[in-house]
Amino acid sequence: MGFYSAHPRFYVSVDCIIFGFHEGKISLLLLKRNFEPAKGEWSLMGGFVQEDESIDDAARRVLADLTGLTDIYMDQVEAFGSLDRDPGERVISVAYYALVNIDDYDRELVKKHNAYWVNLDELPNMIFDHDEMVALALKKLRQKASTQPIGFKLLPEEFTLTTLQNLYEAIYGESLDKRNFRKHVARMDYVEKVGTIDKTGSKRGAALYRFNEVKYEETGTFKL
Amino acid sequence: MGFYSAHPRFYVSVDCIIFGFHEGKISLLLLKRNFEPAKGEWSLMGGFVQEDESIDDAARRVLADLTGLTDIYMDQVEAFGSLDRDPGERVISVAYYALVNIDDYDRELVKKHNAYWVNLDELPNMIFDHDEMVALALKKLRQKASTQPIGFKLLPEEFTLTTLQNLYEAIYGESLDKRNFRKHVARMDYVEKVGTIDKTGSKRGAALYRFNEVKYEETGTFKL
DNA sequence: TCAAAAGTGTTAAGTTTACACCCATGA
DNA sequence: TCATGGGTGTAAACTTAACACTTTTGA
Repeated sequence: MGFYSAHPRFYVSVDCIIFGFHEGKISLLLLKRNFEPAKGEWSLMGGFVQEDESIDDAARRVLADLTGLTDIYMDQVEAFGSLDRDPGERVISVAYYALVNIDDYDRELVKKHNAYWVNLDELPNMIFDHDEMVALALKKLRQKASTQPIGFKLLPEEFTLTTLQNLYEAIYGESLDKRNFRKHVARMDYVEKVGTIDKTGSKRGAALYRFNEVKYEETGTFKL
Repeated sequence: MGFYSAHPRFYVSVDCIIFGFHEGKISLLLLKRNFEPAKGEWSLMGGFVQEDESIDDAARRVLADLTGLTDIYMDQVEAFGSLDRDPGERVISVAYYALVNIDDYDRELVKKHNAYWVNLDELPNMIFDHDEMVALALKKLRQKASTQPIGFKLLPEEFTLTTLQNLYEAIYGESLDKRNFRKHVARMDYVEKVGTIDKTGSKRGAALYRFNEVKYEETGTFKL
């Protein structure tokens, strides 16, 4: 007999705000629900926490179920616990955001879940408090991305400086000065020129760079 | 019959990191537990979420139970959901921090709970993951206090500039330059000179100031 | 040859930091 | 009269912001 048996227990779920970056835009991976409750409406990917997993593990599992991706950067947004946030039954939900390389996900799984990448500035209304979760996740992402080198997690291994700048412009929702931006990046010696040229974005071609995590851990500070 | 009945349910609790400021030091209100589990050890004040209250409401209730204080600034830290964080039974806990004016609390209630104000840099080891909660709360407080005028919530209505500086030194854990600090504050026109003098801190006396919330909301930005 | 993206420095403005002395008062 | 905390300004270092032209190349 536990100490706590006098107290009520609750369903606890996790909801994942999955950020991707493609062609200069941030997108979210959203479900067009073909299941109850709220069938036919848009929502975040979520799932119930199970007995044998931490809430962090639940978030990773839910992300993997939808995308096939493991070892993905995730950060907790916060817990949402209004009485009526889920009109069906009371559920306390913990929101997490994930940063994925949008080229890597498992298209079959995503299709099976009836999920789509939706551009940040074309988001539909979502069920429950999912809009609020997204808004707060974005705020946290902006905050964190400005002081920690997590933006690279949205990019492929190798990227051009123009792509990197487009990424940060998309995250902050404002345009940045090209020369000032490149000056900043030049000071980060953990952003290394690979030596190869990417010709897909322009005739002239642009130098490819790579984020060296080890070098960053040793010495780096980050600010963009 | 709900949609979710196949899923497990969990005890959900809230734990409160209660910050106060007194004589140049930040303190936390901690319980020396005279109840199970972990009787005899230090812990945060906590409580189980009930059926009829949101998690935010639960946090407010728990704070009020211990201090008698209502309408207090609280901010969620995050949800803690490791499998074994509570060695008794599985409990998912949501941590909140509160900023209280340390002169205002109900001493009877605090005594009844066997709680004490403990200086931040003399914290005992606490049960479960409460140390981790405090560390994260402090990090969030520092972050937030540097960009939003929440520090005033730790002070009485009227305060001297020296007190205000001591507060921010305590929050950041570093000393600040007096002249630079006062230059900053002078630019905040929502920090108003009351016109009266506080003679308790020095023979000469120091001008009293007040934070004008309305004026801040209209126009203000904050950065310290 | 020209359109399109890549790449490159300088200057002014603003912000941050460092620093030391006089003032008013009660004991 | 003196010990104590209150109050005040300036200059140097650094950071941020604004700004425009040349290069390369494939079509």
